[in-house]
Amino acid sequence: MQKLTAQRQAILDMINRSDKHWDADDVAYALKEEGISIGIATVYRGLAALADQGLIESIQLADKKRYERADKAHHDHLICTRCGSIEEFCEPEIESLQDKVAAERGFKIEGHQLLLFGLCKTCKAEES
Amino acid sequence: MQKLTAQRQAILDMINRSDKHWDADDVAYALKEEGISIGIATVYRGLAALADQGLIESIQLADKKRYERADKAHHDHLICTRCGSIEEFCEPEIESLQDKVAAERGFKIEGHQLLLFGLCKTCKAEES
DNA sequence: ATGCCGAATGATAATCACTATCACTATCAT
DNA sequence: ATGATAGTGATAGTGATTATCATTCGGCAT
Ligand SMILES: [Mn+2]
Ligand SMILES: [Mn+2]
Ligand SMILES: [Zn+2]
Ligand SMILES: [Zn+2]
Repeated sequence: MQKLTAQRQAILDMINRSDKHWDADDVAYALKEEGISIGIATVYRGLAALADQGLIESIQLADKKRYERADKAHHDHLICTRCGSIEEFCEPEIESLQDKVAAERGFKIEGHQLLLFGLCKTCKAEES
Repeated sequence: MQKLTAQRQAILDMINRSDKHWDADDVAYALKEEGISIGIATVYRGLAALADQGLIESIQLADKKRYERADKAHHDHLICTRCGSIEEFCEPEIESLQDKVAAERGFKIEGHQLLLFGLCKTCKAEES
């Protein structure tokens, strides 16, 4: 049903080429830089389709969605509220506690999102 | 600086009267039902001001912000992707693991958000 | 090769939650 | 009373995302 078209392949390649957390505009702009100009609506649809197929991962921030490579182990994110940088972490104990909590109330987990907001190491040091 | 005006008091009372997780429209509509008509922009500003002062709590869902009473202990949320219901849970071990993760990388936590998505007990039972 | 059909594309309009603007008003301190 | 400060509400604007729609593409059966 969902096709991996030339445009979607270009989007996928771009995302797989780095560790960034991309929003739709990031992707459209980066592609244009390479001479591949894809309509912004197609970028949105492509990102959704690729995430749907599990070829990329998505995280929902307050304002916008961001996408990243799917070939990394599951992880959650630390987000600096000052510079916007995104760090990753993996804490299996937290994951299993989530499962425990869900199991206790008969809730079937399909996904989760853990975001830690605050100041990254650099920004903390620059605080007055 | 921030005043607790009649409008904001009405919003606060409304929220404190139940365990719901309200969005701006919910609040505006419920107030209108009681004959208290407050401009939607004022509702948005009032909710932001009340959350700012710690008089109510806010959670950021994918699409919109929701607000709830602040007189409950800190908790996170289980969100049913089928019926939209929101359950609450408190897991101190997760909280301290978050602190540990942040401390390990010199990150200063200002806040966090943990959302577990899936099927609530009821919706799980109704699955085919 | 030709024609068909479902899906994709891209320009653009629409949506939706939220914020900014602005003229006016309420509140408070002197 | 006077002025400073903040709030109100109607409405316009913003920004991310989605819907619309005419056109095009990519197989696949003939
Ligand atoms: Mn990541
Ligand atoms: Mn809650
Ligand atoms: Zn930072
Ligand atoms: Zn449910």
